[in-house]
Amino acid sequence: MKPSIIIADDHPLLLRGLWDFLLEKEYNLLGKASDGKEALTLIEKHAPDIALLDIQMPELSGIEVAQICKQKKIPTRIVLITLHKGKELFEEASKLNLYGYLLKDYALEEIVTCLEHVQNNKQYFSPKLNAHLSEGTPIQKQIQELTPSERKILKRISTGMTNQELADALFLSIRTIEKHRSNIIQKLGLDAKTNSLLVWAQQHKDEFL
Amino acid sequence: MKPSIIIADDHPLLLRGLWDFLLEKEYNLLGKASDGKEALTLIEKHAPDIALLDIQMPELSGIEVAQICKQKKIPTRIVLITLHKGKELFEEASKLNLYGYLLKDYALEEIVTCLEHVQNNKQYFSPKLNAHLSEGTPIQKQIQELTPSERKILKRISTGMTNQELADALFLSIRTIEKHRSNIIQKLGLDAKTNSLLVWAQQHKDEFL
DNA sequence: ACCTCTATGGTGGTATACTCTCATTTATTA
DNA sequence: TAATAAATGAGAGTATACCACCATAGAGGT
Repeated sequence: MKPSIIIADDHPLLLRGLWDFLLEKEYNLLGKASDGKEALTLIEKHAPDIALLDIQMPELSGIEVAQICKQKKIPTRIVLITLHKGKELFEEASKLNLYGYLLKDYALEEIVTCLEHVQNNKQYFSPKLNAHLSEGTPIQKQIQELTPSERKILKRISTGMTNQELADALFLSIRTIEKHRSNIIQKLGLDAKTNSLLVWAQQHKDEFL
Repeated sequence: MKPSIIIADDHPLLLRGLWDFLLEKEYNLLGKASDGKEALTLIEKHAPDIALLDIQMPELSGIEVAQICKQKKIPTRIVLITLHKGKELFEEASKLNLYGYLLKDYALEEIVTCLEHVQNNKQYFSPKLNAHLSEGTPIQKQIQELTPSERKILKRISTGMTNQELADALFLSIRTIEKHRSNIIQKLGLDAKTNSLLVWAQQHKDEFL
């Protein structure tokens, strides 16, 4: 017995591709939406077994829809699809009761595999994504070696905050900020060049923001 | 009489969505490819009226395929599709004999409109894209107001080069670099905060790199 | 000829980033 | 109980970014 499904994506072509594909595979399609709000309405109305949601959508993102569903204790199992391999999602997955995470550029058959997993109450994440996450980028390893305070400061540095602004915002001495900054530079093995940390932080902000 | 078409996209879902859609509109589909190399082979083999190519593909990008087609004087008319609204493409369009430029997230009917234009030997660019390009982003306007030297320096700043490195690389005095830098900051209306230019340059590097 | 823009570069000064050394407190762990 | 890591912070100093003011030289337009 095929599970009932609703899908949502703001790219008309992708939405259509997904729809046609699932139709061909004879899934029980209950509806499609082109933004997060519509998707939520569909979920509440039809209570499908599975919702296949794009992450980046107008009105509500796929993640926000997942949050609301968890809040309202809707039993629909959420699978997110995206073009870009984010990473913070992995951590959120457990918090949001996500059942799957797919990358759009992977084989179509992977979608089927994912849906079968979810139907059997198992989570499914794109293998490449999994590999990417479990071992982590060399850069992410380095970030993991930073202390919590150092990571907090690093995030703010990447937004362009100065040491003085950081000190004011965190109620710390500018000396402390400078100390942390120095430690971060050393742990990351950056050049002893002025602003090398700022440059690094902005170039790798995807890895920790 | 509907024109003959080949399509290429590395995202299976998009490729399928496009294929199904054009099939429904009863276009004369000669083939589909999932990378630039395949696309080129298809074009050379079938000599279609129109080729609908994604820009970001493995092996060869849509732009590279267009370049080769121009070189080989293949009469196939190229239409590019992309998810991201690049800007330099517009300038290249004329050089490469491009016939169209579509954004994937626009209405499906726009594809039909575009194909009709191309069939009638007219160029077609996504209206929003056109607006986006002819007037340019406010940011791009500002960049246009910079002098050539200033833009050259701005590009290098965005890679993290210091004033001293810039001076050495360009055989100029560090004073000159500082002067340009100061002028850039003023023209862009940035804060008088240290490193505000570095932050800006890195955040907007897509606009000029 | 005059004027403006652009590129070039110097003096001098302030603010910020970063380093080295030293020290205190707290929490965790051996 | 002793040792270690993390967070906090000070003093002193160097390098870099940025500013104000000033000056010269060439290109292009009126």
